[in-house]
Amino acid sequence: MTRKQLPEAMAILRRDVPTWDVPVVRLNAQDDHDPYRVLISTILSLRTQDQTTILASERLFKLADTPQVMLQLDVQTIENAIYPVGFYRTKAPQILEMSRRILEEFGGRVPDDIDTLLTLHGVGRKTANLVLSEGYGVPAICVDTHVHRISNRWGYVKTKDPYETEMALRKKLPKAFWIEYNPSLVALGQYVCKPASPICSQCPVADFCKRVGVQRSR
DNA sequence: AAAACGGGGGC
DNA sequence: GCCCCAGTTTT
Repeated sequence: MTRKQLPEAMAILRRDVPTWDVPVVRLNAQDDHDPYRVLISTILSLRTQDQTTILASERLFKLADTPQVMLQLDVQTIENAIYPVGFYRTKAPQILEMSRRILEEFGGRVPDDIDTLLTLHGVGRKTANLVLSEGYGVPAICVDTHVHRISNRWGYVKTKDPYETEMALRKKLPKAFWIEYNPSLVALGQYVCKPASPICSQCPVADFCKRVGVQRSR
């Protein structure tokens, strides 16, 4: 989601507030649903900004966007391609290792159940749930830092632990929302409901929000 | 110049 | 629970 798409997302968000208990954005420009590319770009995205992730993903996928081709690359090539994301020294070997397992153990197909996904080194709950929801269209609640922070600010959950947030949202949210919940809140979280000094005056769900823990806002 | 920012694994 | 991983962006 880019800055340009935000106004449209906000319009949809606003429109849906009265209809849904929790606001939902439908991202019309659906980028990429290939499970392997979702998996790899999510690995790249860990602890890094979105713009950087997009850049690095494009550079890497020009070289390889299937496990077969990825395994032809050596580690330094991958490290060079993904360099700006940081943690490239851990991420590059992980990408090779999970590509090898996907090819050898799963016939070249990214696993589509959470327990198997979690056995991949470098894949935690955030990554696994994103692969399920974005890659396979399987209802899964992906709690990244935006979902965690905003859900708490809304007063929708009350916990420091992202896993608790996931479990709480699983009970509170209708399953039909699960897939869209994450991209909606990511869009909101990047430009409006920011970690520090959120722009509450521009937020389409300011009425809905309890502003738990929000100190300085505009 | 310094702090903030984004998940996961090892121990 | 605490520490490590490494860059970009904001203050």
